[in-house]
Amino acid sequence: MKDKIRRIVLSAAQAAYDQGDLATDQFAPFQITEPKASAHGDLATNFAMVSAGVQKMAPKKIAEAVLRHIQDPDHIIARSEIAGPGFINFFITPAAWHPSLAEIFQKDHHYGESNLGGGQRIQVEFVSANPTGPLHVGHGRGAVVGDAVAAILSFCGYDVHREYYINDSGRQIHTLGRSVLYRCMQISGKPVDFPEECYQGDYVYDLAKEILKEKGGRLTTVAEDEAVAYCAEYAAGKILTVIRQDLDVLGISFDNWFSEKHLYDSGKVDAVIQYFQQKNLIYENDGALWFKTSAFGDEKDRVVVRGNGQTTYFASDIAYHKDKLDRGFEKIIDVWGADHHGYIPRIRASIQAAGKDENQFVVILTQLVNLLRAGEPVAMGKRSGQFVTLREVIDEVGRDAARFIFLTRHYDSPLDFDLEIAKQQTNDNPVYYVQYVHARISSIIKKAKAERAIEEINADDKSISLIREPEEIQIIKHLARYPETVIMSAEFFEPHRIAFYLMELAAAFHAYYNKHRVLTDDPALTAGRLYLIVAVRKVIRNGLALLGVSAPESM
RNA sequence: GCGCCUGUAGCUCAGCUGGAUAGAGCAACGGACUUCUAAUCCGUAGGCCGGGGGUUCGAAUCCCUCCAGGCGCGCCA
Repeated sequence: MKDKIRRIVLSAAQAAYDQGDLATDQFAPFQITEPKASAHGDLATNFAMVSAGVQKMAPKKIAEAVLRHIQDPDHIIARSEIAGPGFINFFITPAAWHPSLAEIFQKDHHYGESNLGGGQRIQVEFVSANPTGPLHVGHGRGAVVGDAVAAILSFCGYDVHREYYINDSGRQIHTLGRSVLYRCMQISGKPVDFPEECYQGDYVYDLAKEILKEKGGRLTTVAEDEAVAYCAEYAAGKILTVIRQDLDVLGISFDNWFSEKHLYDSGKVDAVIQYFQQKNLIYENDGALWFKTSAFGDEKDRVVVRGNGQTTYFASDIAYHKDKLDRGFEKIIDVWGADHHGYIPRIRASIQAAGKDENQFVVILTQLVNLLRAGEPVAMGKRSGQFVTLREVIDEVGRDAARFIFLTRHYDSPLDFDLEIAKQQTNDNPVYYVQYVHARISSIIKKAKAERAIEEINADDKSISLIREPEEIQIIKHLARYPETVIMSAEFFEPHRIAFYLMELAAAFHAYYNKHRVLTDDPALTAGRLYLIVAVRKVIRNGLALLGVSAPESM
């Protein structure tokens, strides 16, 4: 509808120019918007105001000139007016909205799809938690946001790949190995101090017990280095399995699990260091190798190989991101926790240093999650022994509620996740509010089938013409807005737009439901209304699918 | 000290990338179930959009500057 109005305005402006009512046909970019107040019409344009400069005319004069030349052969405009500082307001005839319903039926699961991406290959890397402990709610937010962004981009015509980067190399894994080994020793009755930097969580005990059971005492007879390495590999493997299970419970799967260790084993890290040494972007100082990230906007240079010969995490990350781009992705998106923000400039620098376009690299920073129970903070943090894992949260509140809560906030704002609220089945917890629409409509359909033998939901022109209550038109207007909502959501990587869209659509439906009956004594009217609510159900289902939330038939 | 993010109703959050009288939900108060699911709806009340400057026809939105909170500033990851 916005497009139709835009075309009408443009051709009116052109006609106005052709007949000398406007000074130029170089029209400034203008918007078609939905006024907040219904008194201002269904759609409005700021054309006259933004054109004041180029036309060198008063906005109201421009608006008058445009309105004089409006051509509306399909009679979609009931009336138009000039208002405020120069808005042109359009009041759309109710019948003009009806074709949107047919479009929803025709496109069905594909309603809202677009070719925004044009098949562009895009990679979304998310979660990527180190396999040194269970996932916590913070990871959950990144997981759900990344998954939803991937789904939305895919729906918008991108060729999307989901990837998890496994940090299965380096010091943290070594620390994990030590943690498990020391616990093994303690369980076997050997008095050892448990270092502070080791992982304190109970899961380390469990892993130690498992290892002892499988390997018996042999572990303590070999050299410590060997034992640590064994424990590290064993524990990381087990933890990764649990992480996969947790993500599976959330409904998340990846196209690829990329191993950091593999990056080293295949020589890619060394190769990248050599590559940048040849380009004079890596130099030696104080026995360490430094990358000239400061030449690309970072505040200082960064170490890639330490004085003791060990590579840093940054070294493998340079290799990893270069590898991603070398694999042919036109855009790579990293979903990180906000505590990693300081890391962005150096990765971006490495990408520019490799001669790539920095705009190919996008970071979505999800802000922190505060876990609460009835308003009281719940302890989190891997190193403190006690913490609530993501799995525990999902088991307690359910996958749908968990996902929806993560997605009803802009990723840029901190999130209070209250376990008690997440469990409530009230409007405080809107996932049920949205799902309830789907269940209610499903229920009406069932009843229509059972009591009226209505097998197929369809409507002829007469039935559709009976859809004209203000609440009904309101709903169709909202349905018509779905495709642009999805596109905006994709362009800005903002899944929350869809969540809020669905809540608004749900509100419009619930209000309608309470005011009007769908199953009436008039068969034609009933057919029209069934047609309308089935369209609502399709859009609710499509939207929830993008968010990874189920659409129940009954509740 | 420097950098990133945030500051909107008592609480949790939106605000269509600069538009008209700033919106939802919860909490409060008053109503609506003999009818398609009350996990719902209708109404009332609630605001210096953190403060102050600027940019222009027009600012919650853009710029500057303070204030407050969160998170970062290692040859850690």
